[in-house]
Amino acid sequence: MTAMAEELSLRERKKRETRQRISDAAMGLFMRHGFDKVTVAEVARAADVSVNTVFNYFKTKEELFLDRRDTAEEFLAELVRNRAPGVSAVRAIRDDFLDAVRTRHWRYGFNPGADWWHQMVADSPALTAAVTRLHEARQEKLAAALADEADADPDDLTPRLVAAQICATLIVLTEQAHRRRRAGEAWEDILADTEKKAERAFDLLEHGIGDYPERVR
Amino acid sequence: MTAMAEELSLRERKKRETRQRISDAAMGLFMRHGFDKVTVAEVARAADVSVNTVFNYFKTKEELFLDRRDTAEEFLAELVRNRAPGVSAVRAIRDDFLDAVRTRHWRYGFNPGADWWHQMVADSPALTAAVTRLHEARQEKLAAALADEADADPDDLTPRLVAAQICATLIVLTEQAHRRRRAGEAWEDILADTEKKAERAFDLLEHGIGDYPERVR
DNA sequence: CCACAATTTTTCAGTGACTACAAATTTGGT
DNA sequence: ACCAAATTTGTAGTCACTGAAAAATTGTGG
Repeated sequence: MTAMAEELSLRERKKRETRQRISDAAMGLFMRHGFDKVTVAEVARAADVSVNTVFNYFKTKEELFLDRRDTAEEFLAELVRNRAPGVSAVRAIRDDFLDAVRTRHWRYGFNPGADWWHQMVADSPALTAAVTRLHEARQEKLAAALADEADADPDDLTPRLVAAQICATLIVLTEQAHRRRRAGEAWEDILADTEKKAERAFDLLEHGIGDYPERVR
Repeated sequence: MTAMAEELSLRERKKRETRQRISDAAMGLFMRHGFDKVTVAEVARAADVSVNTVFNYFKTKEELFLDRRDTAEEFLAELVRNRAPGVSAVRAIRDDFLDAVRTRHWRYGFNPGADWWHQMVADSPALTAAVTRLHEARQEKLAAALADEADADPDDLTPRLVAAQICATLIVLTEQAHRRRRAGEAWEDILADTEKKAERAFDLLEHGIGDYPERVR
């Protein structure tokens, strides 16, 4: 037993290498030809493994694409749990979102390289569905975190409702940005505008949609 | 030309018959064995047509299940367009929803027979994804209607945000009801409670989620 | 270093949704 | 009855994904 706790067995190392090789091969092909145009068999050949080995590491073809999921599920929940004392959940997320827009950070998909990723997702119904499931998972974790923080009854719908509305707002904001990007608008212009739009969106979230569209707000 | 305008040609009648026969056969099998356990080939055999004919009428297997889609896409949009003068969009939908809960109407899935339908959707990831797409379509139509009513700029996000929040609320409310149903609770109990929960949910929607969970509301 | 167990990979042989296309059938009109 | 158009069917295939047994690889104890 020469291996220390941190060292990995040969087996474990090989497994990671294989997984990485498959993921890399897949990403390369996806970037060149698009998700739907690449077959799992082609990925397998490029990674020099059998098709079954691919499915051994990735349950579905979509998982190959979402392997390095920029969409950490726990992300929003953590944000709420770690917020400064006296700060509301919406405020914490609001501030974080605006900061991400201003710094073009990837955590909400506002980095320059995120373009082709969203383009690819938009082009594939299968991927879109998979991403939607990720969003749902993210929303559920947020709801759980909110329920904890408010220490609400299990049958209190409020945390679920709040989580749903926060996530809905975030999705509308990011979707809008990427829709405009796909339409050819300049990233910088979009982001500058998104910053203003986000302020408005979070105000709406905090203060309610009231009697829209009866009264001009 | 003996046919009057209202009469359908033999061809048209046969097509409708065939479509109906396929849909009926599919539903019968789905109800007996579950969506995932039934193959399109079995549906075709039960309807006494070829597999290709099934796909001639229904683009996907999911469409077979959603044929009589209780989820009319224009529904919420129409509600907003036809609301009484002086009534806000949220109010119109709130009143309609509460009415539906009280009268156990199917339009939000609150009829006694809706149980197995939601059970079946919950059991099949493919169906869940398809229903999610329907919800998205419904949300977009609502957003369009709201944009019209408010006569907003095309780049004003407000109608989209309002639509997203309304739909998110409706989904949380209905999901909750059906989750409890699947857990075995009595339909009547759930509905009575949903009525109260809905009031709370729409208040939140109208007045904002504020600084939840800092302050007990 | 060898035998043996555990794990991983491959091979083989499916299933099932869905597609393209040509041939066969049915219907509409004359 | 005949022709053209629409509908249905058969044939053959692609692709994601599954199951199970054989084959290769790695860990382990002697």
